[in-house]
Amino acid sequence: MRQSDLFTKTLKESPSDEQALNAQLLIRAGYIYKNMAGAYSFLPLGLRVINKVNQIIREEMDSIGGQELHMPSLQKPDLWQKTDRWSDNNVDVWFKSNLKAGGEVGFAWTHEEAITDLMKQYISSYKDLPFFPYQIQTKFRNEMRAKSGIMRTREFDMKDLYSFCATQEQHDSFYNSCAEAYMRVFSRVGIADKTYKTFASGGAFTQFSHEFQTLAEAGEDIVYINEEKGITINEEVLNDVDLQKEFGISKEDLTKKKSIEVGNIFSLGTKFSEALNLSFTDTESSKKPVIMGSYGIGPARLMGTVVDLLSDESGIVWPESIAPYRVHLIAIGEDNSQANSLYNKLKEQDVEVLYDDRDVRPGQKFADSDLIGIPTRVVISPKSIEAGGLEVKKRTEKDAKIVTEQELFDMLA
RNA sequence: CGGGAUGUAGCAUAGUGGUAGUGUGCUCGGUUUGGGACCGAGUGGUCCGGGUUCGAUUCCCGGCAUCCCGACCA
Repeated sequence: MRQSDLFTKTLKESPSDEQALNAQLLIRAGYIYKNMAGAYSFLPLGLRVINKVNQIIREEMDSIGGQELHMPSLQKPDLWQKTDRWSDNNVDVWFKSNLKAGGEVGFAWTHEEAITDLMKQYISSYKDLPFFPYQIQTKFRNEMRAKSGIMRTREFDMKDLYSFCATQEQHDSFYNSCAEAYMRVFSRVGIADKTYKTFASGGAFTQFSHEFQTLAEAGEDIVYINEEKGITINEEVLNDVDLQKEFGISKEDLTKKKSIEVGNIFSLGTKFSEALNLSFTDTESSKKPVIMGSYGIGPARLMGTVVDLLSDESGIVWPESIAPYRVHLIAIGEDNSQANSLYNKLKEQDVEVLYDDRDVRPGQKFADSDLIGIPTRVVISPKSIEAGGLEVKKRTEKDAKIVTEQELFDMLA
């Protein structure tokens, strides 16, 4: 993509109404636009990042047997009444509206009810199990207070996977493999070293669930960590006596940290299958409720976390895996012909390249390049040509080096 | 939802009961060309509604919006 054609514009200053670092940088660099509190647009650059995050999530979900589908946002009340989650007294994040044809609808803030109801038509035997459908789909949550940039919004995409199992063993096995798949996702987007599988409240379903918490000053959650024993506990269940007893630890053994919840996995037991009457026939011809779980990741929150964690004073620093482009080619000087030719060669090699062909001063190109944060910067200028080729610099490194065109292609191979 | 603050140009900001200023951006001309250049000329603005007043961007009331703290966040 030629930068002169790219729909984006960098800003020197952050909008005064954004305090969160993730939103400041993403807005300044032209990735996102705030339409209203808690609702952001993803511009071409931002969408490329989100699509890459989604693709990583898809690959890892598929690798553990997930199958992607897509459900509607519009929800019918009777389903949610059966699980006692329709009333605003029980669930305070609903957006609701009325049908012109008569009756109420809700905008889905999660999809347990919808997927469970759907599965009734497809699950009848133990032979149909296990099944692991997932989607990447819009959630609406009427938060009292949207905040922290793209980390807590009122409308956002979520990857939600639901597990349907015949036995507890089947469920436990999937639950664990999903936890491992989640860590692979966090590893691939570059935040694994700060992300911990954390004990958290199980809500009404089980004693505990697990959250994946990424240590960050910008976090809204508080966790207690013991690195040696590999134990991380959300503050909300810290005072659970059983938990401390089980691990033989006390509060003094743990370090308090702020963190961002980047994912969660939940054992649901048979709460939903019983309420909505989703059952199967086992090998002995007896009817049993399906054992369920739900597993969520918010791609935009993940993107914001990466920005928060990896950026520096000059701007965003994307890991290769989710950068909008791999190479930022910058042409300096009057004559762009060599840069044009390199740009075409990179495209022929299917290298994702953003080519700064604009007629602006070098300083502005460098500043924009740092702000946008593409991993590899390649400068072609009279100076670089005289030095023997192209100047290559990683966004994470201070110094550039001169390489030949062939060496560049070897690097990118 | 409780508390606090703020709404002035695309963005960031100053100021005033009487013609609204600066930086940046954008347009044009010129000089420049390796870290957001310089000179000149332009462009563009007081959140909405009501009140007080000869006159309101400023004061008052109401609304809306945004941010922050708290509560909330299966």
